Amino acid sequence: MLEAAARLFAEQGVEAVSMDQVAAAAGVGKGTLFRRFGDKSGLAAALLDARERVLQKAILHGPPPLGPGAPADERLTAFIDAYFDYLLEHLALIRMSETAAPGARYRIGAYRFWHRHVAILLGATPDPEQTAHALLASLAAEHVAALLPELGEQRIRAGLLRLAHAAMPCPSP
Amino acid sequence: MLEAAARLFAEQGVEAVSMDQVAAAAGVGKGTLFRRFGDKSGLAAALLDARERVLQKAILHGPPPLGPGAPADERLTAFIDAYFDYLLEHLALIRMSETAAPGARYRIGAYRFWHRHVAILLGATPDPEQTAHALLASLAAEHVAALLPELGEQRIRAGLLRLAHAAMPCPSP
DNA sequence: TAGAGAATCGGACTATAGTCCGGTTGTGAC
DNA sequence: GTCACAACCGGACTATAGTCCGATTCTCTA
Repeated sequence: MLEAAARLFAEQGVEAVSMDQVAAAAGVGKGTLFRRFGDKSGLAAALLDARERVLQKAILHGPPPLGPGAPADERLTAFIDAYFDYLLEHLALIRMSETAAPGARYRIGAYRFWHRHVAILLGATPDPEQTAHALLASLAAEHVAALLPELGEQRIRAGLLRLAHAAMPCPSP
Repeated sequence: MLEAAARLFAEQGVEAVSMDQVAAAAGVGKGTLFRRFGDKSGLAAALLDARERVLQKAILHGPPPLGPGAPADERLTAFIDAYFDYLLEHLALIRMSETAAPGARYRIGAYRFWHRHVAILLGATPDPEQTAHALLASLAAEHVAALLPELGEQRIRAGLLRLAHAAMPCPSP
């Protein structure tokens, strides 16, 4: 079922494929598809799951600066870089998983993970949770997809890193 | 037509009202409604138009600090405060106008206006356009709507102002 | 006022996300 | 082997955004 979805999405683009098509290609009924994944954003999330876990594992147990052991500002920079790579690689799929249902982005477990990680790295700021949400807002698939044609990958990445640096409290030497 | 839409939206909430209902209440056919407004986000944008113009006029010609005449950082603070008020007042409607069509937020004229204004105020930073987009990302209706139950109005507002301040280049005295 | 042409209207039509219920298949007890 | 029960499956069904074309009305000219 996931294979069929992945193949169709790759061939025709995530937007252009209907759930009926996926069900037909997978040889199951629509009911089964929806019972398994909830909605289209759930299907997208399931397809991203494996890739997501790789990044999460690198953050929790991998080598620094992405993993533990480096100073917070370096870890934040590494996270933004890595997440931005992941985002660009799967932009259409992530966008679908974030926007199919209203508010989907903020409910799914992955967002909670990224948010918690960034908030911990920002621990020394006045309101780490709010600041983490604000930083992640600039990493929303919808936002990046809209800006990509206008600004290009390099300017967006540089801007994100600059903003993250500005949000960190200056580590007085 | 706009009156009927405004009444229905106020009574039942923006999400719960279908375009069929609006057309029926306005005494016109669906075709007319869509020809006039394009889609549901266009209808929402039309309803917001008057309120939007008030804020835009205050920015262009009103008294400082929102209008011209104050230092850039004070104007930015005033803008975020005023826009956040406007956003909270019409959250559901703005959310509809931003999210009904994919990428709608970044295409509508109003976003261009806010972006240009913020970019001008950030003129002294390395990449004002990118930074303006990043700040406005935290003012997206979808984002604020998702954070409101978790953080509350005060924390969000304070965080926005803090981030804007951090993004400004320090005005050396 | 009559008629031609243009602009506008309205509701039937299509496409798609998501729901629901009757049928089917697997499982365990006797 | 067979019956009862449960879990699962699939496609018909609903709701809604958005399209399209025949019908209507408006306007301008003679």
